[in-house]
Amino acid sequence: MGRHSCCYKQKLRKGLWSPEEDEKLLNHITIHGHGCWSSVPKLAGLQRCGKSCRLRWINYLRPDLKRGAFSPEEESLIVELHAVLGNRWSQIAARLPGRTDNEIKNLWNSSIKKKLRQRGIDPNTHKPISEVDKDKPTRSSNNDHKSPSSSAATNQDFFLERPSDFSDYFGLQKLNFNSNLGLSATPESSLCTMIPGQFSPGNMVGSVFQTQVCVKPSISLPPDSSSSTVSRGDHAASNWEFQTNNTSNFFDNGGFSWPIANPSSSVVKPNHNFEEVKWSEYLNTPFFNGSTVQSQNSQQICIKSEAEYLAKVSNMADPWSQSQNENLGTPEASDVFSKDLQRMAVSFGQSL
DNA sequence: AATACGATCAACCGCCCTAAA
DNA sequence: CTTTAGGGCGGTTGATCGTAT
Repeated sequence: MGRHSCCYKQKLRKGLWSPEEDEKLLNHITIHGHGCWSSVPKLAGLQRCGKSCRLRWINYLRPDLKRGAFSPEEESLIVELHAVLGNRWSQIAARLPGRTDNEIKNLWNSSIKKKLRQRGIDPNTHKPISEVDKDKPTRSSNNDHKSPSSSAATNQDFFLERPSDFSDYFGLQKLNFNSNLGLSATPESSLCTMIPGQFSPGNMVGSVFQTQVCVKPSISLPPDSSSSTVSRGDHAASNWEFQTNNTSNFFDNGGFSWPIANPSSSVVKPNHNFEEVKWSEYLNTPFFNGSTVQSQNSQQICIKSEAEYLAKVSNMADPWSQSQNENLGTPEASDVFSKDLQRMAVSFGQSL
């Protein structure tokens, strides 16, 4: 076990791939598919091991790879996914079309970690660093590479030990309220379906993730932030329209439903500092302002167009400023939500 | 211009899981 | 049931590039 037999063979090339090698591999796979990777090098005329060929294909030659820098939306999504999945790069990559686990891992280690620390957030726990420090004597949070979800035992321990603290863990406090999961999400690809075999739309657990996924719908931002400072009196949520909608741009848990932006239609203005987005632009869902939350399964919230959505977003007041200490909006909503979180967390912990 | 240093990224290593023999 | 081989994954390394001194 362990090392592959091919790795023992000498005369195999290692290191960077030449353009000629790339071409051979690309041609072979394009024509024949990869089939058994161990036979690929021989068939393609390469002095490489099958593993090396597989890696080169997956990380570089695959035609569906997205090139270029990560967008702020992608980075935000990675942070959110990492908060739940830990260093499960392949699972995170599965939620970012065109990106590889290696790419994401590199980005995390070289860039995102640093950014989080600069903002006072521990990249391993996704908690404010001060809180992490506070926890150190009691928890082994000093494991630099283990997130709470990085192993079954750790994960379960984490959840069972901290039943009242999930909002924090899942980034639901204002400080960490950074959810961008909706950005590239369809109902199929949203976080609730990301946890293997456990969370599906319509079940209790799904509702929790759905809430997290959607509290900050990804939005196009106004060209400047002035509109985010509208007064509370401008709050226009009660005028939002309701309609049944089956589009995949809506995440539907069978209970609540939230708009999920299509990444291709999500326009972040070039000069806009994504990190300075005001909460009022995020927290505009009825869940937070409470009054329009309905539990009827058939009722969904729909904005007819992105323009309309933007218009409403720009007129929304910041619910955080209305209830600084009631992070989850109305007491009713908060209560339901925290209960869901607790139940979900136990279920999640037990499932891994 | 030369050097040092940090950041980035491609690729390898080693382990685990699973299916087949 | 055990062994073996292949595929997959996360961690790590080392080469390269860009920037500062």
